Amino acid sequence: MGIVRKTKSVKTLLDEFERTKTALSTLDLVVRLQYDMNKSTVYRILERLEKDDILHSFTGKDGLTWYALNKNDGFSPTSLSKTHPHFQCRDCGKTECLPITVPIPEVEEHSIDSVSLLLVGRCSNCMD
Amino acid sequence: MGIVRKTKSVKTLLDEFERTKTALSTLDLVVRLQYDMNKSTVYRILERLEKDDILHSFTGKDGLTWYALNKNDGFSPTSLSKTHPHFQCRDCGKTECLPITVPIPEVEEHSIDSVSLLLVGRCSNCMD
DNA sequence: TTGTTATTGCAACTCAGTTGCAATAAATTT
DNA sequence: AAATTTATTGCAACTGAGTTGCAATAACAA
Repeated sequence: MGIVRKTKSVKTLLDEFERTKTALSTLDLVVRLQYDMNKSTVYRILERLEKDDILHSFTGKDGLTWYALNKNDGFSPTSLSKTHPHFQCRDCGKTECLPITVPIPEVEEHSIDSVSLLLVGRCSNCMD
Repeated sequence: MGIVRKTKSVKTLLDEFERTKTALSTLDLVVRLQYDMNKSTVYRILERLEKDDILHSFTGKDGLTWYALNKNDGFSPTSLSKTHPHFQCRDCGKTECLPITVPIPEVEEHSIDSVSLLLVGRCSNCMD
């Protein structure tokens, strides 16, 4: 198990996800929570929350790590569809989990464990 | 255009791709070519070769950047199927371009420019 | 061969993420 | 409720991929 103690910092960080209801980059969280906790604490809590399947992480278009809450909607990483795609807007940089399933074909001579799929484009906000 | 002059370094680097016939990580190239050219030169040549559509790049499972030669087989980034998937072995770390097409569904209220799709698993070599 | 300028080497830098360790604070035991 | 245990945190220093400014070099054109 990742999270053993419900510390103030853990609660603060989870609150941030519940308030914003979006995916957040690690970097963003470090800045948002800079007066509440240390940078390393942010990284370490995220790590533990992911191990506990409360959050999942993915890599955005610029190589930054993003985290989002797992939902019990069949798209959490623990469910069968381990790998929902993520979207990132090329203009505003926002990312989101896409509640869709993309069927991945079998590949000969390869066993596939996991899939990461990032769609980059424009969100409705940035499309005029 | 990215490459203007066919320097010794450019040839050396392209040779490396033609000899190995695989995708290579930037880091790997920097080490392989450490006695031939400077680290920054490797990065800058890769950048130019990508701009010229001679190479394409993608991000591996550990966040490192990988490059591979474009082929005229309908799977180069300049072709319509801009986005073939890549495979990386979780055990040996090798990556390869997969010559398959994965249809990406439309996403409401989003315009999609590009797709990056990384499959992680075991290559035939590492499957026993 | 000379002149122009793209390319390179170098060293210093950036910046996301990590680490070791002592101090602190949850949670458990007495 | 106080003492004990140990997970968690803060801090400061570090790591490592990738970048940058600038002077020196080498393609290539004239």
